[in-house]
Amino acid sequence: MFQRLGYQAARVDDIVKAAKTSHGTFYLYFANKEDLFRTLALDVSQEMHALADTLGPVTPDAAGYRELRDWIDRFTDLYERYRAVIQTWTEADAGDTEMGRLGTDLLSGFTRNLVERITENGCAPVNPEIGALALVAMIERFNYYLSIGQVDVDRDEMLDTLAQVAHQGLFGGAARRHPRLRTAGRG
Amino acid sequence: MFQRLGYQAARVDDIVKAAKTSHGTFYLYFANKEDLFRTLALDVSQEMHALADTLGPVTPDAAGYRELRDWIDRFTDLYERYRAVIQTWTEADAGDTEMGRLGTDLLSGFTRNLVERITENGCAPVNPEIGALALVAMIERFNYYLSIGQVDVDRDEMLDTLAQVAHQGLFGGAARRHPRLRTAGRG
Amino acid sequence: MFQRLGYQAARVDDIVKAAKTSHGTFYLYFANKEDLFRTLALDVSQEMHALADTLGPVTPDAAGYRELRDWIDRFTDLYERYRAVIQTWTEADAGDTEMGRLGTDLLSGFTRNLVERITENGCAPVNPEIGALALVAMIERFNYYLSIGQVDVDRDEMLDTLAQVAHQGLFGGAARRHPRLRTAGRG
Amino acid sequence: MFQRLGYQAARVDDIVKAAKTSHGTFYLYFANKEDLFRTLALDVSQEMHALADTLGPVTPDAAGYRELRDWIDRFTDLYERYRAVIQTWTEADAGDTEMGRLGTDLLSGFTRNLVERITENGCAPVNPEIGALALVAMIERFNYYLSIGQVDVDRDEMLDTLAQVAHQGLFGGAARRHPRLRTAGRG
DNA sequence: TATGAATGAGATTTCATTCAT
DNA sequence: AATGAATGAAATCTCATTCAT
Repeated sequence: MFQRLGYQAARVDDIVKAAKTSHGTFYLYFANKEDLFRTLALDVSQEMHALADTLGPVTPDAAGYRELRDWIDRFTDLYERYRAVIQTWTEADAGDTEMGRLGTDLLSGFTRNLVERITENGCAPVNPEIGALALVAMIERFNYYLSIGQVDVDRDEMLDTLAQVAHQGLFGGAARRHPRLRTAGRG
Repeated sequence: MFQRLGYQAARVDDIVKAAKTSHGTFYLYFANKEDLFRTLALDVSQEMHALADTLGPVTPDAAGYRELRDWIDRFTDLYERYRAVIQTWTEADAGDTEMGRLGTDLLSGFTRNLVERITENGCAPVNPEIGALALVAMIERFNYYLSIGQVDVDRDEMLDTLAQVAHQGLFGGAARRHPRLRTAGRG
Repeated sequence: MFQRLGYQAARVDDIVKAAKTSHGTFYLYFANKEDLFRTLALDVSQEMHALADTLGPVTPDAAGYRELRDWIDRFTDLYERYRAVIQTWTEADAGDTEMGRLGTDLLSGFTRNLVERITENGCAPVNPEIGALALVAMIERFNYYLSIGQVDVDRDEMLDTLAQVAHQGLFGGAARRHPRLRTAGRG
Repeated sequence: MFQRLGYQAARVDDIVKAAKTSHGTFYLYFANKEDLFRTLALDVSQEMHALADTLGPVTPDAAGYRELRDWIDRFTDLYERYRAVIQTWTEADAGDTEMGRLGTDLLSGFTRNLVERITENGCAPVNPEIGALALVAMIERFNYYLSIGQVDVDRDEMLDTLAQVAHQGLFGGAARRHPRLRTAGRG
């Protein structure tokens, strides 16, 4: 419901009808509409934090490229699964501080980890923090464009391109072009 | 008001109070809240389309870097000026098709132009369309992060970094590191 | 406008647009919406009072039949011309006392006159007042049904029938069937 | 409320206050004010249709007179009980087609039945349809005059007069004067 | 004399939340 | 533990009327 209608537009009535339950039951489990969203968001937040930690060293060589590509792959999976919450986040954010902090923390975690993984190799963009945040921005927003049907692309081609742009964007001349990869066992 | 509170949370009452006018006057000029937003969005959409057209050829050399950097500079200006509408767009989008189409068209325009500017030089990422969309994603979302105070950076450092990541991301080894630039005469 | 939309539903805006003038001008000539209607109603009221006075003696014979028929004919003309106001009257009435009094007086005038014209002949229904009011009711309401398209009849046939029902209704056996008449010079 | 104030003037607020409930509850059961009226009108319409069917053969003799008188009696009862809705109908009509159709159908039903009952006896006014509609007009509108206090009459006297006018109006010389009747056991 | 943009009181309608069952 | 009818505060929207030009 949040995904289909947005946080504000989704009425408790829509939610309980979709869940085949009643208003009474809803308020038995959640204090209010925001509480439901917070619960969903907290789950997603934890999974996203866990994902941030799975990024290994991003080196200028092919191994670093592969690392980045796999990570974007996992990110895309997660985004697909939780896009309802992730997309609503920005909206729910507006004016609400707790929700905002949850998002800010998440983003900080992502950035911090990415900065560490790329600066370990002594080779980074002008400002590593900005570069890292830029990459997160790119990956997150591209997935959004994907989700609203702005593009319809082959998954591997997309991962190849995003990984290449990200890798080259970070390491420039030190990063060579890489062969296109195929993600194993995907539908 | 849209900027401060979000599209849904902003009450017509908030809007007319801020505009120092009355409900009656509001409905004299706009059919409803959505109509006001549509009007604003249409204006912004036109300016954004115009901005998209100002991007010249993006070559792998220093001139292309400069072109890209200046364009990101102008984009950032525009985003700052219209962030209320741009940020609200995503929220207003949910469930509304006309608004969605406006945004989709805008993004398509950006992408098309960007693809043309980077493929003129025979040197492009795996999939130019994906690459172009990825760059728009990066620049747009980074500006969002900036607007919510996720980062607090020096404008020049930010432009240097974004331009470098974008330029290298597109042209890889063909794009060398460039000296940091200073934007002239900023208000 | 009153006719098409009813008194309440007709907005001043509708009225001034139809009159190709402005709100300002409207309030220059009328104190308010009710004042406009009162003005219209007063005119109609006077014409209706005049009409009531045109009814001559209604005798049980053919002359009385003819008198009644001609009077219904004139009533129908008047109703056609002023149906906007007449039909709206009932609605405008509700809750408004001045309007109500105007209508009540009008009806009383009709009834009083009719009672006088039929009792002059010593031959009347059980209760002349009730009988007279019943006839006014019949004629008024029939014209309403006519105006909303409930029936679509030949004018002469209608006048013949209404006059016959009224005449026989009042004088019973004393009133014989009359030849059908033709109203002179009607379109 | 509709009765006291008229359809347009009656506020949802008036209605819920009178019903000792809340706005929320009102909109739980009715989509809007019109929907409430439609519901009431549909009920009344059914009762009126049923009433139309209760009219037996109207013969030129005393039995026919009695039939007509009893029917007018029942009509008057119904009018008293539902005068709010019936009177509002005309007002609500203006500009609204569904309501109008309901009223038109009702009137057609009344007329059709009345025509059948009076033409079975081979003795009818010039145009039976017009005559029948004229009688319905008389009875309905007389009840309206009664309801707004235009006349204050004895119920039996009223029924006697209306029945006599109607009966004589239809059958003329064939219908003799009848003794005044007393309605049995009225509340 | 004419205008029509502006007004704001008051109308309709929505929907998160409660609570008796 | 589950229900859903009822609530009413707060939102959107209307329109008769005013008044500066």
